[in-house]
Amino acid sequence: MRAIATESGVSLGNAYYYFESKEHLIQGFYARMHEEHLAACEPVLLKERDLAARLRGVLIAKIETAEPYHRFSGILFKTAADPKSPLNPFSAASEPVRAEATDLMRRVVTGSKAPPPADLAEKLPELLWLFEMAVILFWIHDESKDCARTRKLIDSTVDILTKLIAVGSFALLKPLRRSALELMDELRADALPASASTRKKPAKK
Amino acid sequence: MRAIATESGVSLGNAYYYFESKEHLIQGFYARMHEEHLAACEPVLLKERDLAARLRGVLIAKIETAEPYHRFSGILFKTAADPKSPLNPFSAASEPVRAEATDLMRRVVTGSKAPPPADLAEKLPELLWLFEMAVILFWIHDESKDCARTRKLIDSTVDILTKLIAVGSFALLKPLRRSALELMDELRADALPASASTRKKPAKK
DNA sequence: GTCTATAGCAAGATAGAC
DNA sequence: GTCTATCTTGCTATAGAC
Repeated sequence: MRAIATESGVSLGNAYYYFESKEHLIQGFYARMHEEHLAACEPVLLKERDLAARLRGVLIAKIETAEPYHRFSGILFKTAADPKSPLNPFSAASEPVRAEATDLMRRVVTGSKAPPPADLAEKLPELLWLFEMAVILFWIHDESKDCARTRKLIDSTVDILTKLIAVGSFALLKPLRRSALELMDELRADALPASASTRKKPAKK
Repeated sequence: MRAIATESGVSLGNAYYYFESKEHLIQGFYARMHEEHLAACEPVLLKERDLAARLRGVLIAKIETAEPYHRFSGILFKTAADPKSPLNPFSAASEPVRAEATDLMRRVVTGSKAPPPADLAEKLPELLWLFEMAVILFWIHDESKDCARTRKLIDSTVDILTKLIAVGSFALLKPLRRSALELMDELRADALPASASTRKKPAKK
């Protein structure tokens, strides 16, 4: 909070005038980041029709809009990684942000020419969101100049991933594809079982 | 430290008699966990010759030996997730543990009947270690009874993974396989560039 | 070797003046 | 609305008695 307040040019006390708690502030940060990301994606999504190009554009836009907060993200990650924290991207409290980010990936898929078979297309947005999380995890650890390593990662994995999707769409591999998609359903079914992450704070004392 | 000391039945002060710092204690914890894991894997590695069975056995052994520390792992994760922490599994300080865990995966691969093509077999241990990290990440968040969800995840993903390896070994897919393997080399080449993680502690003040 | 007590610090949050 | 000063808590680490 101290760091954020200073960076914003206000005092610590003042930050608490605008935000009820650290968690509220950071959820606000997530929301704003997503808005900026959306705006940055718009041109790409309107122009590109190729799945790989769309996905690559969205991911590059992500790390570029997040760039000013790169160092901050490292610090934030310490608390967001805590399974019990509502700031955890998998938590119930983060559901709205997660849903919006998944929707963006849905646009990536549905707007592409030659979309994959229906069963895959339906689950793909969630998988791509997961992929996005992995890229961000890598990015957080990336100290290379201009995040060259993350860019390399995005370039290559998008390439591999879209080829995999193409191969996976092949009828011959339907059993393999189906077991992967079924797994997703089963794991999601009983996900977030009475997690503490809905509460804002633990009851004191 | 308080939690660990209490759990071990010693006082906080006494814990510092045996361990120089929190980091030292936890690296010791890692080492001991790995030893226990190795011991638990031995029967499986001696008995099974099928890659899927070997991998599954090793992963199940992992979560079973780690089970007593499940809750503790959630707390530990908060500091281990910090990119700057030497406790981070990707840090330079964790290199020895990482190397040993990768060696175990190498045994999983080389001891299996019908091992994959050489180029893939060489990189596979590292990939499987990464996979193990992902499973542990999932396990940390898993609150289901007897970690049923993690067991389900292991069962299904091992199945999918070995099928993917089989498919990927197919000559037709060599270009795809090669771009994936090359990516690993490129990203590893300039990994850990002058990271702060070699230092035990940040210089105070 | 083991303990209790406490120093030292960082961070979330609040009080109250202006 | 904005500030400074402070409270409270949690945690790493040390001091010093026994």
